[in-house]
Amino acid sequence: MIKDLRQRAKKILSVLEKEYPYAHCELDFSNPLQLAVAAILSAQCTDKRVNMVTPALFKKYRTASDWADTPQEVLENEIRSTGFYRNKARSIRALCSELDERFNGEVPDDFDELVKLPGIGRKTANVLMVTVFNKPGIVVDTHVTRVSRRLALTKHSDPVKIEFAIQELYPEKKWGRVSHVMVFHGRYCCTARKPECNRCPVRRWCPSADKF
DNA sequence: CTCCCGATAT
DNA sequence: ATATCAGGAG
Repeated sequence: MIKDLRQRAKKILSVLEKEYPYAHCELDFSNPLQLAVAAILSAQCTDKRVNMVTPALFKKYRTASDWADTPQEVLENEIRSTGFYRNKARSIRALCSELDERFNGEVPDDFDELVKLPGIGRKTANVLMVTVFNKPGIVVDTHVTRVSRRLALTKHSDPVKIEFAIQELYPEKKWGRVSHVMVFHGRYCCTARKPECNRCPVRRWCPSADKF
C-alpha cells in the first residue's frame, strides 16, 4: 500500500520535473529580506500583483530598520493593492523590528528561528529555506494542497499534515524541487476552477482526472 | 474556528 | 455575482 503510493509519487515527480524544468519561485527579490517581505505580501494574492508593488518598495526600503521605522499608515498605502494590507503592514514592520533587534537586521537561515518571527508561518519559512538558503523544505500553499489532494498523494486537508506526508514520500534532497514543480503544476495546469486534465502530464496517475 | 481584503478570472 | 490568489494571528 505505502510502497505503491511511493512508487506512484516517484513517477509523478519524475514527469513533473520534465514538464517544469524551469520551475522556480516567481516572486521577484534580490536578497533574503526582500523575499521575506514579498512572501508576506503574497498571502491570498497573486505573485504577479506582488511583483507590481515590490520594485518601488525595494528601492525605498533597503534595510530592516528602513521597514521598521516607516509609519504604519504609509506602508499600508504602499501595499494596499495586495489585500490584507493592515495585517501585512503590521507583520512586515514587526518582522523587521525583530530582525533588527535580534539578528542584526539579517534573516536567519534556520527554520525553527524563522517560524518564531512575527508574520512568518511554516509556508513562508519553507519558501525562504528552499529559495534563498538552499535547504530542504516542503512548501504547502493553496496550490500544493490542491494538487497533492487531487493526485491522492495525501488525504489530509491540514497543511501541516500535508507537509509531513509529502516529506515521507520523497528524499530530503528532492523537497525543494517537489515544492516548485507542484506549485507550477497547480498554477498552470491543475488550476482550482477549470483544471486542464486533457493536457495534464500526470493524468495517468490521477484518480481525480476529468472529474470536474 | 474567524478575521483580514484588493484584484482578477469565470 | 462568486471563487480564488505561493497565509498568519488570535
